Amino acid sequence: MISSSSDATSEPGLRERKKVARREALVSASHRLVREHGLDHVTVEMICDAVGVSPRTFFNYFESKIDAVLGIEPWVLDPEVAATFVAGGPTGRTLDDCAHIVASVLTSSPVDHDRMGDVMELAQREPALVVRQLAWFEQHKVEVEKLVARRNGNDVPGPAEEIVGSMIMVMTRGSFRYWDASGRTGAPSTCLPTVVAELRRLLTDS
Amino acid sequence: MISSSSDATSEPGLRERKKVARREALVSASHRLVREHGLDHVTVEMICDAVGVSPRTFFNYFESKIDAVLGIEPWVLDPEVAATFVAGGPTGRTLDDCAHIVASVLTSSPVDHDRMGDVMELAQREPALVVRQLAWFEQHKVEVEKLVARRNGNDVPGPAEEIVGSMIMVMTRGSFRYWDASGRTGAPSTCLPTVVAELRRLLTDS
DNA sequence: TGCAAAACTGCACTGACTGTAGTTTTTCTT
DNA sequence: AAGAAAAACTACAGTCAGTGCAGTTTTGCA
Repeated sequence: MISSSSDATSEPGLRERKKVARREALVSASHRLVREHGLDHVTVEMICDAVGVSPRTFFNYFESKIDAVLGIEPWVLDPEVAATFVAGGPTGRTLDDCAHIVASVLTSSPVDHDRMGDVMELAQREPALVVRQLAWFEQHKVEVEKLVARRNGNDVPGPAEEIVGSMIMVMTRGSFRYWDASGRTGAPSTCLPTVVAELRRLLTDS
Repeated sequence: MISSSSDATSEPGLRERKKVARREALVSASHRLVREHGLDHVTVEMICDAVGVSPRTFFNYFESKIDAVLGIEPWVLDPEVAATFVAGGPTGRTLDDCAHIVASVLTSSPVDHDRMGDVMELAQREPALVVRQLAWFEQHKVEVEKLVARRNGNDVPGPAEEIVGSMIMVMTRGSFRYWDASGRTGAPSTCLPTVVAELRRLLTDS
């Protein structure tokens, strides 16, 4: 329990490699099947048969069928970025500082871009995927709101903090959307300035 | 099929009245049970037993257990308000015009305020309710985005339109949140100006 | 009163998801 | 290399949400 899993630099070990591969296989198989038959006509059993895994194991990897398609993983926010935000930085302008948070999340995301593109594509045909993605954002929004509250000197998030949290969600989602619309070239984070500009335009137009 | 149900001014008729009462009873019972046992420990059968209705009938009223708790109904957007928005009005400033959309939805909402307060209260303990509410917003956001696209002279909504749609969602949710935080006095729409001001402050602060 | 439409119900079914207990596989120790 | 410990996998039995269908009751209307 000490060496292999916690030491990021050394070899991951067979157990860990198998785990990653299996997870990958499940996501991949679910994508293929959903593309082929549609989300409603794909059962967990079908995905499991395709990979050669028991249904019970499936639910050890993902909490739900949809989570497998989205390949949901816990997000990580760089503690240093968070600390800077709480301290009122880096620019002092709320929106721009929120953008830094979003940029950090987007770049540190462990999911590769091809996979992300697949998900965006599937999400256009399956509204349930979008909804789940939204729920995932919502889950982490609570965490973000705590940061905002600390930045604002409040001990508990109120409505004002929730609005800021929502804006961060909008920016994240918007970046993905612009990235998708622009042919999915480069990283999603490159679209963030466009989103911020769009928001500014929206709130200051004559 | 002609007189009773389509004529809003005359008496609704027994059938319609029973339907409304039953719906009301299901929502009410679900609230009581969820408050008492928590969402996960309330089954559809329990709600049905409390009201005296077969489970099959339950699903003729609501698509899911959660929908009953939220008392979900289709929203109505005043066609005149929509037309004005599409034409670029009423103020010409995008954000303010979005606020008019939100105000229209909030005031025309058929749900009474006590019921709304109950839902807000339950939603604090049951994240799944918030998620479903979010999904409900998302569903209608698509419709709003079409309006935005027409206003902008586009035939199909793009990323920019989606951002505007998201902002309308944020404003709606924010209004509810401020209304809830301020003791739930008056109508939620009275909190809308506060939300708009907060958004403006957010994007223009030094 | 009698007929048609709407609403309700029972029943059988699919499929997601869970708890548990037992087996296999990997890892660590000696 | 052998065996203990830990982690992962599996089979099984079960709960519950949600659906389609076919038959019954209730309501509206002539």
